[in-house]
Amino acid sequence: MGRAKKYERDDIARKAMQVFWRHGYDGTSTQMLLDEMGINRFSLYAEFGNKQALFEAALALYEAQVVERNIGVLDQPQADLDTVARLIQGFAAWACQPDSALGCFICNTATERAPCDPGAQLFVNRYVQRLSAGFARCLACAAHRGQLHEGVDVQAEGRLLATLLLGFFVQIRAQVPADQVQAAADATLSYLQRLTRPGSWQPPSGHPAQVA
Amino acid sequence: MGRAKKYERDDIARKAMQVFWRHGYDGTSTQMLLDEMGINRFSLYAEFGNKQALFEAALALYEAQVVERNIGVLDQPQADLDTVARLIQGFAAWACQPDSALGCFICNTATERAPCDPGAQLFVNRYVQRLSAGFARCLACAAHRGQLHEGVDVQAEGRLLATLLLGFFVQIRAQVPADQVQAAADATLSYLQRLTRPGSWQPPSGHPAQVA
DNA sequence: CTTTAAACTGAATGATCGTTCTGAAATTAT
DNA sequence: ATAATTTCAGAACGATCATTCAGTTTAAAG
Repeated sequence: MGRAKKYERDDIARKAMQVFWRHGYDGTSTQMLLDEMGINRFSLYAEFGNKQALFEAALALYEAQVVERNIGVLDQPQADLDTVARLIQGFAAWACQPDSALGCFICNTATERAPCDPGAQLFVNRYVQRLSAGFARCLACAAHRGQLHEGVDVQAEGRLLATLLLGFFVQIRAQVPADQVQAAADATLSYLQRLTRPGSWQPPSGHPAQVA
Repeated sequence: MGRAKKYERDDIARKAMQVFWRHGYDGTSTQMLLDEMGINRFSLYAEFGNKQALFEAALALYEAQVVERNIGVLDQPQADLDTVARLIQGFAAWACQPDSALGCFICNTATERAPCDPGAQLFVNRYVQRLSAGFARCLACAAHRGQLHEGVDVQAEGRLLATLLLGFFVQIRAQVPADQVQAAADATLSYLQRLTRPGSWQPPSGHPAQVA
């Protein structure tokens, strides 16, 4: 029945994801991939076909694992304003971590590949959609509890929060100083509070909450 | 004193900027640059030194001309909340234009080059700083007129608006459907209005202003 | 004009790009 | 054991990468 593989597909796909994530599509050569994945050229092409297909596999893995791990919390039934606030605070806190220059793989792909790669564009659209819907669901939960002011369009505010998150990702990737990112995050929590009725919600601890 | 040049530096630098803007650094070959700039290899290297230096010249030109044209309005003394609102609306409206897949050159550079190119990082930091300061100045103007609620941190809100704008640029570059971008822009205007005292400011015409 | 210094032309550099292929090694079924 | 089948290792493919250079053309200075 032939020789057994020395690798596992998921394992080398994860390695490939990390290289593409760090260096982008054009910035990653097949040689870099081979070095990091620990396989040879034949195996790479036998397993994935070509560079572009491997890139899509890496995106799919990122979507299924990293995105799920980082923003999957938005889809849980008990997700609410606190969930959103903690998420934003968490990403802002990431800005001073050493691995923050990775940023978000799909956000990086949005600016590098989406204009010329329809396949990549699909991932980006799905991602923005998921972010927007997740935030909107949290806001809808808050609205259902009577925490939000009248007339708040939770769908549109979800889009705004998704837009904000992409902006955070850009700054984190570009290594904008962490205190500047933190200021934007603080303002985001203030924004959330201004969506709510007085006294019905407070940002989680750790936030100065409009010091003035 | 020798032969005269057949080109003008600013002219070919502008052409180079357009190519880098569209295809990124790694996605742009010297051949593409030569074709678009209409000069030969020798002239390119004699004038700019190498690809990286040409890229920086392109960034500098973008900063001095395109950024100035598009967000310079934030620095004018009479800039206020209307200025911010119109700016956001203008960028959102851009999403359905045919050339919107260009996005913002510096934002694109932030995700592609900033992690590995300190020179590019400087441009990004300066840009984010300029955006934040410009927005903050507009908000400070509104505060001075008594339009803002007490306790609004105009610096932090400026950072938030800059973050938002970067998020818009990502979506515009990735060709996210224009109506979704527009929804985020509508929410941004609502956000601006929630910063203000009741009755002291209205978004410019064309905005539904919280339909509900 | 002649001289001279600069820019132009286009070929050539070695390196690396993504991809393919050949032959050896390894594993299972017969 | 042997045959069949698959992976592995690495050379090799043409193309393109960024960069350099020798030879020609051009135009201003003397």
